[in-house]
Amino acid sequence: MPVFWARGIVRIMPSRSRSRKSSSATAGPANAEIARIFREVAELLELSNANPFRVRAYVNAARVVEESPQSIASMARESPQALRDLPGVGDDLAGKIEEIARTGKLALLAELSRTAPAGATELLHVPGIGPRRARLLSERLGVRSLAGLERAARAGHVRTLPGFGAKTESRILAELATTTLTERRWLRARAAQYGEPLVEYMANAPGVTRAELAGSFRRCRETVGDLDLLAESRDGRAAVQHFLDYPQVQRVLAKGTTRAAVQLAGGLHVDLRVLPPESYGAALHYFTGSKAHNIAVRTMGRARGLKISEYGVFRGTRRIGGRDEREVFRAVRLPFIPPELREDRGEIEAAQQKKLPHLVSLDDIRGDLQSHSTDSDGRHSLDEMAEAAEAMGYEYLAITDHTPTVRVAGGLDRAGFLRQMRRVDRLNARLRKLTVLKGAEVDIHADGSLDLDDDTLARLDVVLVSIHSALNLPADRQTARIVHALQHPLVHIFGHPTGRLVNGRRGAQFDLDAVCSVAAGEGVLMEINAQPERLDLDDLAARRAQELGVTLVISTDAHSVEELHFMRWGVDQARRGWIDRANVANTRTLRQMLSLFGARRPAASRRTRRT
DNA sequence: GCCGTTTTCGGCCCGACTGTTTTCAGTCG
Repeated sequence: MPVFWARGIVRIMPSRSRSRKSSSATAGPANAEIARIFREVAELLELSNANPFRVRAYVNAARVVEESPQSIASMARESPQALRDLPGVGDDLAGKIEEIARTGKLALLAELSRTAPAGATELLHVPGIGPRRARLLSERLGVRSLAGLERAARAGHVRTLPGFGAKTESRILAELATTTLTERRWLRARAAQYGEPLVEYMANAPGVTRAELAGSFRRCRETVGDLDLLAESRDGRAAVQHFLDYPQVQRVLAKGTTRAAVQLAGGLHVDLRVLPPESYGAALHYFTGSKAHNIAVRTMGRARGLKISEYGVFRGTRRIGGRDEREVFRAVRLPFIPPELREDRGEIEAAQQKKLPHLVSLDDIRGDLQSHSTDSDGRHSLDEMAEAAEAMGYEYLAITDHTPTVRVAGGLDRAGFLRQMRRVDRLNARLRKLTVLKGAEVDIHADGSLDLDDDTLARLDVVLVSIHSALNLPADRQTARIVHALQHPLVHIFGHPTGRLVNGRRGAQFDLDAVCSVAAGEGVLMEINAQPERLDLDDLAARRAQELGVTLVISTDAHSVEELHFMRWGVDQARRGWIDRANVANTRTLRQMLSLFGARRPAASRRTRRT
């Protein structure tokens, strides 16, 4: 059996991985650690005025390594030649990966750290300071840290440097005073609360015929750094002015005749671009990104003698497309690629081979398989939850209250579940369209045993298991714990598998491939939890699970009727994970779904079905 | 440092805004 390594499942904030401990001597450095080293090399190279394309090579390689589902360190040991097949990795970088895998360190990084001014890379994170200015600050003023930068700016030294002035100096002070330097990214669902009303406002602006969010928001990344807003209009000036007049605008960062940037009350940054109809599609494609995807598409265009920009697709000076995104793709002989896939993670190759997935969509969803009621830690009653789900047009809703060990959630014991089941029977007799499924979210103990007796489990329609404690077990023990639970014959679903929190905690470390293989073999579904701060599995893990034959389920884990609408965030995450609607259990009808469960446990499929 | 539908060398996506400049470099996305 190959050595598995729990990939850095949480990758939200690369800067945090600095503090990560390298876990196991045999497994070697995590992909995230190799990526961190490459990023640090890239920044130091930038500071030392290196060839920008060399810098880019390191940044690209960092991304490729970080996103790989396999352990790059294991690959370096077992089949070093395979490293050269990674896109953007040649002989040199492959050698550097081997060095890191072997020693945990990179000599080049140590050398660059000696010659480059220590701490000066911090300066690169200040908006408005790039490599050249960071170098000037460091060489001429001896600035080596953000604190040093602030002192120099306050003393009026910064403005004396060539290329700097009083305005730049005060802007630097303003940037240092804001919280943006912490690089905190916004939960996408949170950013939506600011962005979606703004889109509405812009769509109603005079002269504006369309408005929508592009960027990482449109690609459905779980977090966004800022919002990119696109407006279609022939009068850029008027649209920009309308934007600047938005009541929530707190600070204007930049403004021109076709674009502007602001900070909203609350701190979120929004960039606006205004384009005429003939360019709108090209601009939407361009500002949706990702950067890596755009470079790939533009490079394909170049090879065909085309120039692709946000204004359109051009042959010479003649515009041959750009009104909608399809024209951009058509210019490079590609079918439409959904925004969620545009990360340069193989979507272009898949499109060329006509192997893009039929991504699951919100309309495909027929029910929800994890929710809570006031019987444990929910805020609405069983009846209220069921009625809300019925009003949403669902065929089924599983109520999956907690088990006793999860004390903070007021978990139910056997007697509690038996009482709840009788109430579900009465409720189902009354409901017209919806079927409530009897369920439980059963805590997995640290030893892999379950927090509810088998007889009670056998009476439930939906047994969902999850981990709530001992999230920091060593990867091998965590893997064994989970595998043991999934092999229990009465288990249907593995809920929020890693227990991670976006921007919060990284979640349990375990051998994802091993767990997925067991789930696929046992017929246990794995969840994509739709809570905006969970989104667990994440996109890459979900994609890997699908590759390994796991059937997924998208559940809201709703603790109130409002949260039943979180389904959209889970579907978006699934789409980023390339999840095909055929591989999502809750796109199926109640009958199909129960037979899926029944394949694992025949008796259960007959229990709830009404006559 | 990578890579090949012009290429194993010579390219590498493209344009707007700002501030400091007198025509443009730096930065950003």
